[in-house]
Amino acid sequence: MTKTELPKAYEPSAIETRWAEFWVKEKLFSVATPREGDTRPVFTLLLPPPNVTGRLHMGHMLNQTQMDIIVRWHRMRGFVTLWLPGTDHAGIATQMMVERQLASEGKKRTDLGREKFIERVWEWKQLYGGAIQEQMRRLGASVDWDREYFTMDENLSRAVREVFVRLYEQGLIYRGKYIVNWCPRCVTAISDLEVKHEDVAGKLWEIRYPVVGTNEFITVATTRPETMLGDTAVAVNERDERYKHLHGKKVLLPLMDREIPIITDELAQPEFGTGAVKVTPAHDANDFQAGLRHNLPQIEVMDEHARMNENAGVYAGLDRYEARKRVLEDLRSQGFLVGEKDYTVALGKCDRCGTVVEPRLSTQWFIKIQPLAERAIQVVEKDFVRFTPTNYRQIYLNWMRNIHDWTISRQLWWGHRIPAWHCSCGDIVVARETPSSCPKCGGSELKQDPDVLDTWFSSGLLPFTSLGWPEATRDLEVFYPTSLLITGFDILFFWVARMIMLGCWFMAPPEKPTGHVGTGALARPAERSPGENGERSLTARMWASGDTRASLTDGDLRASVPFREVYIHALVRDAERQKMSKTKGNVLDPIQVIEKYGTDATRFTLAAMSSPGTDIAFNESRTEGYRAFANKIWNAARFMFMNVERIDPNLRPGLKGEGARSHMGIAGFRQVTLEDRWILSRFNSVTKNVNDSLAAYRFDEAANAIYDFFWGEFCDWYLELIKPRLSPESKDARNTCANLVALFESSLRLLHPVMPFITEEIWHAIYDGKPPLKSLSLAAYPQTDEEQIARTAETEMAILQDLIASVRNLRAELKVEMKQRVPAEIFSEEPAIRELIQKNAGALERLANVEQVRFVDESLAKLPSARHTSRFDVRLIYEKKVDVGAEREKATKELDRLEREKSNGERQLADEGFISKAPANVVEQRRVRVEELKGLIDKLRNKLGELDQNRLSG
RNA sequence: GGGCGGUUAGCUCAGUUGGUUAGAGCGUCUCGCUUACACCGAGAAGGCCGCAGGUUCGAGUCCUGCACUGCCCA
Repeated sequence: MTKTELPKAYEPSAIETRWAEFWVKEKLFSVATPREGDTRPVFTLLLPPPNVTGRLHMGHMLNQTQMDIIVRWHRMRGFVTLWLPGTDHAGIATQMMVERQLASEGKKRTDLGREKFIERVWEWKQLYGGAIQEQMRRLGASVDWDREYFTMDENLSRAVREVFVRLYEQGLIYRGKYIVNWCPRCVTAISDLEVKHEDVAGKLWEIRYPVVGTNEFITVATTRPETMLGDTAVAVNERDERYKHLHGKKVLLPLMDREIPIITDELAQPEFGTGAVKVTPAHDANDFQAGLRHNLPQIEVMDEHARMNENAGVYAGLDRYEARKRVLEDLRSQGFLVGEKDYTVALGKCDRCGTVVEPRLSTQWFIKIQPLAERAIQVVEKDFVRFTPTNYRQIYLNWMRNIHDWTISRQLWWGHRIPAWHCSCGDIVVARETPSSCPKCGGSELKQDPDVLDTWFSSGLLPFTSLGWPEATRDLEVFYPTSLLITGFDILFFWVARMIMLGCWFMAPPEKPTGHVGTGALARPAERSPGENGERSLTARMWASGDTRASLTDGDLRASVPFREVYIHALVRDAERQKMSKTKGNVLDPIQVIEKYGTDATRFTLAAMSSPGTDIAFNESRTEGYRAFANKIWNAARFMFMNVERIDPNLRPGLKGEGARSHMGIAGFRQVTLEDRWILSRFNSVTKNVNDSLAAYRFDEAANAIYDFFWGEFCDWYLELIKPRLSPESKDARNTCANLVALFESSLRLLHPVMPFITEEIWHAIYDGKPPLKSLSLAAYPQTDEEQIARTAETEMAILQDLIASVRNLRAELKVEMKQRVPAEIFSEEPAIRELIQKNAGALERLANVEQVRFVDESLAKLPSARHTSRFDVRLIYEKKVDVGAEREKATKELDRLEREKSNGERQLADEGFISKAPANVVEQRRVRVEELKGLIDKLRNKLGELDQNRLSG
């Protein structure tokens, strides 16, 4: 678009899609692997891979806005900047999606069979899996689309197998029958993290079990009476005097008529309830452990759908809740139920579907997590991975120190299938490639394990697998460790923690791929013989021998981390601070917000509200405000272009020599007047501020700094002040216009990471469609030139602004008509101030609409139609009567405030402690302020006296 | 039960290592179409910084307790 075509109001939709497409089409953000010898700094960021079933939500948008700001900022500062995108195959979610689709055709996945079902999932992915990527383009996310991955891609799947096999060889993956969290609806095991606890009102029932061979009963309390059908013991505490005489006896399990032992175990706490507890090893994690301690049988009374099974006697076939009802009825009618109390139960629910999780005994694959966790603790303790905000460091460490083994198998079809084969002889072969025969018995009847791996297992590997691991690629060499991770706290444990554990394991010796690129120092998985897995690696032997801490150097550890920094962002809530959820119906669709206000305004809103540690209450009125900001920029640009057209249509930003890439301050900016020196100084200060803020992930500060500068200083003051110099009569018009263009161009660069679209559009227009670079996103980010910071100019300008504001205030108080120009008188004791005002009298006249500025020799402060500061007094010559009462009230209030401040200050200055302990500059500051206050108070007293006289005489 | 945060203007939030005069946006009120912009301009009002103690020459900021509120873990 050329400058003449700019519409009067900014229309984001007209330009945003165009630039979004342009950026992708031109491959502006695709990064070639830097060659050996390339010395440019590198910045790498892994995009938290969105779920393939996902649609963009506000959380994504916040996350991606922050990442894009940081990424564009680095790119503009000359880093080799790789932002790596990809998608997660999301086992359960995707499988559910396709099952739902099948259900609408009246089919189940078992009707299709595993192979056909997986084909179906791939078809589904082809059709619907790209939604979120399309939406990302709309946000302007400057990722390298050429490197996009999908976690089920062949190369990533191969890496997953490699990791599994290595961990298995090292003895860190085991298979066994344990109690796991089981979702009866998803029909799979899930990890601890996938269970969400919720306090609900429940009951505590007391059941008495008759003690065999006595008339006694022992009473146990439970929240889950249906599990009693699987009880294999009753536990009491050894110390508990009440039950001492029952040690070694048995009870007769009601309803089942099964004799079970009374055992002594720490599981029973005397203080809790009756002090006796039922033990159901197959249906409770604690009971399971107790069962192991006492060699108790494990009787499963439910099936995979949480229906009672054949071991549940007459209750077989009932759903667990129906069974509970029936069990309670029967216990009651047979006199075994002796109590029922209200009780708060912490129910575990499946994170994915909300079904109450059932602790279930089943055979699963696990990772022995301790060795990995130890390294993951070390790297954070040593600050090789740093968290922002810092409090997440402790949260992470606490979790990591109390970690449990990780259930990694899932009874699903969609995902990375576990590379283990079961032989009819009972042996299990874990191998990188499908083995043809059993190494133990030589048989060829091998069946692959039906389970797939937890999706987080593969996403935990992404920082290195997405860069080519296990091969020793140049990409790994250059881009690993990645520089930063930006993500939400909700996946701190799910993902961040696991990436650290797995990264520090596989990117540290001896697992780390070594050797020069392309030399193939590490054998490709395919080149290894499947039989090798019988051999245990050095590390495995180390663990086996009880050495739980491999001695890695700090250098090794430092180089192994998946990212050097983690920035954790907040949650986006709705305007009422409610969590957005589909069920509440308060979910904001970012695309709709974008369509209403523009991507730039939406991005700006999220950035401006991203203050650390605080959730974002997303309020559309803010976005509306930032759309106004975009409009302001747009119109300032129109103003600039109007002048360029008129003054010199060939005017371009004053960049010399190095083209667009070198920027300290503003190149070619001519400082002629006060406002020039001032705005240049301000630009450099703001630039410093913005760079510092971005370095500290203070997106809010960066955004606000630019906003205040562009609107409050550049538009409100600078543009207004230079208008006369741009007029046709001005001899200085060309230079002034050149300044304007240079300043504007620099400001666009400053703003671009936050508002990439409007800045790109105007930037191209500045060059009339023939820019020196393909895109503003490739131009250099502004850097502060300390030489261009001018404190004096800033102080002088502040006085001028103060003067203009005083007069405007007076005009409003005196109710002077807008159009009417009024003569003004000014008094100042300081010659420098008089000179300053004299020089800028034109500005005063125009911006405050006064005429005939006259200097007088006597203070004006006491006059009713006057305003004063410590530097000057100003009054308007205007007939209209002043509201003496109001004026008096105002002055009295002000006087009161000043006197309080003065006496405070004087008290401090008289205080020995203050003088001796406070820093000298603070004392000096206070002294100056008190002097200033004295002057102001004198002026006010005079004024009040005068007002009183007026009132008396009037 | 354990841990971590929050409480500042009507609303949403800033407030650096303690420095005395606590800021912004939105909203409210008054005035204005001055040829960049009414998605605008000018002006104004509005605050026992949750409560109570303590440390300090000095506390919105540090410490302790309390109240309310949110989150994570068990």
